[in-house]
Amino acid sequence: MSTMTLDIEPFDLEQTLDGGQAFRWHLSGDGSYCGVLESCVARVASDGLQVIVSCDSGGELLSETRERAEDYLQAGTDVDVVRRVLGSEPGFGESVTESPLVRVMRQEPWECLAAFICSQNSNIPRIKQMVAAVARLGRRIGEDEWAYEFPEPGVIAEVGEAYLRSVGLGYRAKHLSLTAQVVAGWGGGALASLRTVSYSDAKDALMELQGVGPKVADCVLAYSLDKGEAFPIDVHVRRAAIRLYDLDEDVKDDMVGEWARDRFGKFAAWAQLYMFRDEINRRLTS
DNA sequence: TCTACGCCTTACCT
DNA sequence: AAGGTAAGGCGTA
Repeated sequence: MSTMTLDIEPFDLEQTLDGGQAFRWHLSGDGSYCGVLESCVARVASDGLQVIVSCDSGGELLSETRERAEDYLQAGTDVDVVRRVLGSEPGFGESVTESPLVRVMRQEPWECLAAFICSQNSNIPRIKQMVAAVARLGRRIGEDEWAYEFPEPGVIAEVGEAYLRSVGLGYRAKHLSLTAQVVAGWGGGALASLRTVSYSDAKDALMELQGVGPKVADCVLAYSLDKGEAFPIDVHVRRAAIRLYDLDEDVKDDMVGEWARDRFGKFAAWAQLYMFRDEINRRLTS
């Protein structure tokens, strides 16, 4: 077990790790979050001054483990720029400047894609359950019941739709099964290579896949493929955008996306996270 | 092409 | 306890 402090500003662990961009982090009693980083069982904690990551990576070099954690948490993001760009936005600007940041992370693309295929027409508890069931197809790397490497697409393709249905994916079983087949055929690294093409081309490529529409594609682009201009639009974000910026009630989602890219540029994904969270909180408190 | 609408599963809530 | 809701996408008309 290696423990390290990251040179990264303390952030909102709950909202970032467990707020709906990733689905495999578990809150433990001391306020830290446990989960899996590739083939490493990890714990992320914060004391308000620094971020502490503990990793059980089986004798791997500390420097590599650190690099992986910093990559996942996007330690290189200049959060001062985020504050400058989004800090004065109506409605959510204050939560950008006055509370711990919710960070856009950088997940492994296949796990991210599979998770968001599961996410459609569902809610976070259910998504977590589905993703956990899929994850159990991977290699076990620890004692905890969630400690599995996320399975390669070929593994998921092999178990087939019926199995995925039997563990609760419902009609999403077909989508994940077919998409796993296609992605397995692409070969390793093909998904990640979408990081090097334009937002628009990468989105088109993703939307060829079964179960991947504009929303799911944007989630994968934003949370795993470095596309800061992705702006995943669901009912909540749509409602928030219309209310905060006085957009037309029946504006098309495509238009909202273009509007967001125009206004927020490479920080659209960050803006979406804040708008989503604030809209959820607003509904809960009213 | 473009839009509208019914349908698909099920955990979790009231 | 029954019924509505939930971070959508697909197929058809």
